[in-house]
Amino acid sequence: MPGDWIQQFPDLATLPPDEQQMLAKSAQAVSLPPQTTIFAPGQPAQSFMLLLEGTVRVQQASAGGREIVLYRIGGGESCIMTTACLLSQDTYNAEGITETAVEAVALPRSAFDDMMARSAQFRRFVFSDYSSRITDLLQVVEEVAFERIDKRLAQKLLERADSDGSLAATHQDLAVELGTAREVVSRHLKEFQRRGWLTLTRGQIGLSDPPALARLAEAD
Amino acid sequence: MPGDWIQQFPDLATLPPDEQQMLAKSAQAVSLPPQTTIFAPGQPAQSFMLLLEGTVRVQQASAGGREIVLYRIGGGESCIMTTACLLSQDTYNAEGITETAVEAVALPRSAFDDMMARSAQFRRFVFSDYSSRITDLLQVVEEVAFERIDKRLAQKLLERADSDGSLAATHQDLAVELGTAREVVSRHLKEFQRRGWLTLTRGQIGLSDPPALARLAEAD
DNA sequence: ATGCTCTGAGTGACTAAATCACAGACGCCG
DNA sequence: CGGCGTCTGTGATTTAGTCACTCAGAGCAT
Repeated sequence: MPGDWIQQFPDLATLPPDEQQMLAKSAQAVSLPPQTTIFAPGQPAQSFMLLLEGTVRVQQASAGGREIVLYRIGGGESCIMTTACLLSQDTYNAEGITETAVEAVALPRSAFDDMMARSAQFRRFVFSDYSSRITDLLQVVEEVAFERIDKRLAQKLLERADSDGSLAATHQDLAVELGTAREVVSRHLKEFQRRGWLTLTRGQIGLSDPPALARLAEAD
Repeated sequence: MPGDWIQQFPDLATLPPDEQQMLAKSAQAVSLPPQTTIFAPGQPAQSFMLLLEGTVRVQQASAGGREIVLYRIGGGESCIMTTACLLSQDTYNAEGITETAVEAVALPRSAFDDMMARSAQFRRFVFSDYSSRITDLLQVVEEVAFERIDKRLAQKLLERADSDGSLAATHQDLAVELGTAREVVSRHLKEFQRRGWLTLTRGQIGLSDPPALARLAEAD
């Protein structure tokens, strides 16, 4: 049923019925396969995207070929980067890529503008999302500028491991997460393995002592 | 005359007269001396600030005592960080400090909400400002994560020098600009001096070969 | 099964940056 | 003039990033 998706967004579910109907009418369902670029420098998308299922990774590439993951958005969040960077003419070079299959709804610019004009609650929703993204970026700046790689790596491993403590990721993948070089990640992982904190196999990491990693991740 | 200030904001100067009057009525003029903290973690300000004169530096501090300048805002810009981080509950640790005497107007939250509800053009103004700040943060991430210190230092020197090529700044000040350590800045400045690109005196730097610095600043 | 090829991982040597622990140097003020 | 606080210089060491490779494993293809 069209409009059911609205219930997945706590801040939208409490909109008055007429505003929910406006949303339901203008929104277009979108399905995207994994590894799809949803926005990139040079090709601005024109609509406001709301994610229902799946995750989108937003990352930035450097001239020298290195990359860094800025943040991820998941179900119940909106992707403001498209609209944001469309307004500011400065060149930026962030790109958004689906990590899993993604179900989303796209709100055309005109409908977005209408909702912004009409609903204070919708405006709060949008602003709160902008704010979360700014908070994410501040976090990235802080980590990149001030934190040690071993600590950040330990954090990422814990964050991205599944419930049985394993994660499928190449050293290169982790290097992109942290915005560093692959060799640096390899050497730290080697050291973690030497200490018995994890086991390494091609494309796969098994955490054998999460508490030890957590202690490093929490260290000053 | 109250409301004259609106003409300093190109995006607001073209608002219809009634909306300009709304703005003029609710806005409070504010004068701040240099080195005033206008926002900081733990004490959220409640109003939307529009700068008329002077500059505000927004920076982030780390646990280890290091700091990094994120961006500056000047006349004709608004300070969204206050409103932004008020909405997102996550703890952040950016602070805003006036660098010069600052003349600004403060729009109380209720008046801000009214303007957002009423005026599409005001919304565009606010969004465009948000977007510029996000662009600034992306720029910082890119530089911190991927660029060499000597290149970034050369950029900063050129950017912050006055028309006769001199700037008043301690090595520590420059270290905060770049988010690095004072010693690192000292050593690079020393090397620049050895190459005849600048002269160093206590608290003061004179650029003697801006083109050479520019070449380094532009290098891949 | 043997080899081919591609991607992922390991490593040594070197350069750059950050950290630690100082020592000097300058300007100001009593 | 002497003392004092801030600013700057420097060596030694650790951590991170770069370069140039080699090596290993997995999937295909004869």
